[in-house]
Amino acid sequence: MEHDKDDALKLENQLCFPLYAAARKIVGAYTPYLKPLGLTYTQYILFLVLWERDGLLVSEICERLMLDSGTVTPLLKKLEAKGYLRRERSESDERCVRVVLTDEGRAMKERAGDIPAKMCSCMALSPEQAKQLYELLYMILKG
Amino acid sequence: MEHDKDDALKLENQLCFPLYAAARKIVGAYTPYLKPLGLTYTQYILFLVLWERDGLLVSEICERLMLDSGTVTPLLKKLEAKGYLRRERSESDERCVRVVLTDEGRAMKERAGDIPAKMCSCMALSPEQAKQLYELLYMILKG
DNA sequence: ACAAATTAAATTGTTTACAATTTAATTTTA
DNA sequence: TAAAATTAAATTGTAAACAATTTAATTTGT
Repeated sequence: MEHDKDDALKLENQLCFPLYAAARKIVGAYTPYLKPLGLTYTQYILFLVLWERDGLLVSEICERLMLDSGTVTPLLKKLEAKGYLRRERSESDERCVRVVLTDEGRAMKERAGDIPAKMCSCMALSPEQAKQLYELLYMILKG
Repeated sequence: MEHDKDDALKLENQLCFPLYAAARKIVGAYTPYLKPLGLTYTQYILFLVLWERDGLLVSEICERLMLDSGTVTPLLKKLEAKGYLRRERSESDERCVRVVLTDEGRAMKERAGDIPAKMCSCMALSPEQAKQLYELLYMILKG
């Protein structure tokens, strides 16, 4: 194999790998804060979406979280079983399901209010670096 | 809830989310190149490690990939079953397992040689931006 | 109007991840 | 040196992710 191809296959020359590993690390860093609330990371970001705007369709949740219904539907069912939300079939279009928070679901927001600040403080980046990273990541997501 | 806490809980103000979503997007972007080789992304990066240095211990693979044995052991068993590697218990310390590529495992490297270049070209970042991102991600991984 | 195409969720099946535990081997230490 | 502690892998159980398919409802095109 040519030298350049050989180099290109080294783990340290991949961009995908630190992205993949850093994502797992950050998601894992949420666990100590989420576990006391009985939430997983995916459930947490689902709550973020619903706290921001209640009554979204499943498809709108999927779009915002960039996840498909095969991932989101079981999550919603679990949170519904725990009493945090209700899934209501739309009357105008029976294909659609609207997701509505219960009082318990809204109350969870208060309990989670400190998490972003705690996570920020455990991240080894300055605010400028965080902003830079944020913008580069959204370039990937949009491009 | 105070305004600042409310804002901090918005999805668009999270750094974790674009990290998590971009990682999934990039991993997914490998699929069309890996599927013809019968590999998943995780299997691919495991190969990257072994192509770089053959005969590593399971623990060394786990360290390099930042994954635990619960993830890596089943991966290794699958690749062993496909004939790409052998798992050999160390004679000097029977707790350790050494992972050795077969001819088929080494041959896979030739078939994967073009993947890094193809992935690079489908990424919406300039080389400078990629370098910046790379460095920020490793700050997270090391910090 | 009505068959064909499209759409929204849900379902099925496979592959990660990871926490927690277990097993077996080795090292430490009392 | 024998018990205790540590270590390396493997195992078990749970929760994502996602491709591919299915089901049911709606929309389109003729």
